[in-house]
Amino acid sequence: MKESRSKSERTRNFIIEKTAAVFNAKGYAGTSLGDLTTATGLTKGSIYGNFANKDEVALAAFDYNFGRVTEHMKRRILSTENAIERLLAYPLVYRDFLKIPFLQAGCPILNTAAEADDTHPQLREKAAKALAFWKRSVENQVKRGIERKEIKANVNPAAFAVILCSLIEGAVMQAKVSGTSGDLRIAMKFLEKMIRDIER
Amino acid sequence: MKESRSKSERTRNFIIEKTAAVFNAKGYAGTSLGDLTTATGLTKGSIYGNFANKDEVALAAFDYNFGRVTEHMKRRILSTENAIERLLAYPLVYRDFLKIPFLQAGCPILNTAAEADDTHPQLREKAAKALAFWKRSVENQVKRGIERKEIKANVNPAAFAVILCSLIEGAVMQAKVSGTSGDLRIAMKFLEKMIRDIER
DNA sequence: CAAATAATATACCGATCGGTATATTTTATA
DNA sequence: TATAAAATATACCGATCGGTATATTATTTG
Repeated sequence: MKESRSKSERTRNFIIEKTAAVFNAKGYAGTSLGDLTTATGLTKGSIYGNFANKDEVALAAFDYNFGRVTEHMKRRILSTENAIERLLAYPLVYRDFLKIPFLQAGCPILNTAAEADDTHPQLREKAAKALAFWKRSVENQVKRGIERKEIKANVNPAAFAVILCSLIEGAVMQAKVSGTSGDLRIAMKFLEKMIRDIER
Repeated sequence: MKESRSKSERTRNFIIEKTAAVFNAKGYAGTSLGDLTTATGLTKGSIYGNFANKDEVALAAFDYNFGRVTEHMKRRILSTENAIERLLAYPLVYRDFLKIPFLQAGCPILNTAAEADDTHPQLREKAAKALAFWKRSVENQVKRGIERKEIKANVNPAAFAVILCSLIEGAVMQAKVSGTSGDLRIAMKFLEKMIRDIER
């Protein structure tokens, strides 16, 4: 019986899984190869047998981190029934952001964007695309809500998505830097009200 | 006639002024002593004659960067006549954020918070205090507006400050990572409307 | 202007950086 | 199970890291 995947593919994933949290917490420049070996228990040789360089690990780690957030949101969204409830999943999830274990170091988009925008074009690009994907996703949810007559027709889907993302990212940053979630709750409560206000 | 200040004090300020932008762009971990010597044209010996270590330069650079933003905002705010106009200064300033030369690398609070929250307690603390100062300042402006009957009495000043800061920081991040200011404009237009809506 | 002092530059430190060539071990295959 | 191949570990590379002792230069002061 064939192994689920090749050995190298398994260790490759193992490395990504073990180092993704480190990159999210310490950033690209702040994460050394030593951090990667201690996080994985592997040696440099092993890591460089599966990745060309540190960049490649960091890029894969970002995809992994963003994938986990996306997956988490998708699961929450799919268990809803209409557009309003679907949008409400965002404030509900991010209200308890600091409690979600794999995201205690903060939103990977925010962290990566803040570090890489002036220093690392490839990472910046990945963060930008992730953000664009997220916004488009929200935008589409609003559009469908309008089509299904669940959301007021005069709502601007793209603008609404920008506001939603701005509020969340800005509030998450504040929660992370202060170490408290009081203000995050306030911002998410406001977002919740904003969403309920566009219900038709 | 006495010199405006001692030589060392002048070079100290010179170093801060020249390196502040580098720290804001590259972050603490991403900025090396080599970056500091090239930015100033001085040598390590000169820098370490005025600062104990890299941390001390970084902390001073943050204060400098935050001071410049604060000063810039204060000037804009003082030229206004009432609470609403005063609050409107925020979206008006941040709408053109990317064009303000000393802030092209982004908001120092955001950049520092995102990097330092899990890595550098001293910098994290500075970013947290700066953010708290900003929020309190907005909160007080709302309070005074209510007292002067310029703002509706049912507005929650603290909550309003949190929303305003979240929107700005989140939108600035998006502008930085995308390299465009379209979405920043959208968010600031929304904030502008929010402010006008609390006028009494 | 000379001497004392303060400020800056030079030259160097050990440690760690990212990365690699090669030896060793593990895995897959015949 | 023996052997080929793949994956991992070891040992090392030059460069750069943050930092410092000391020499040199510039500034202040008597």
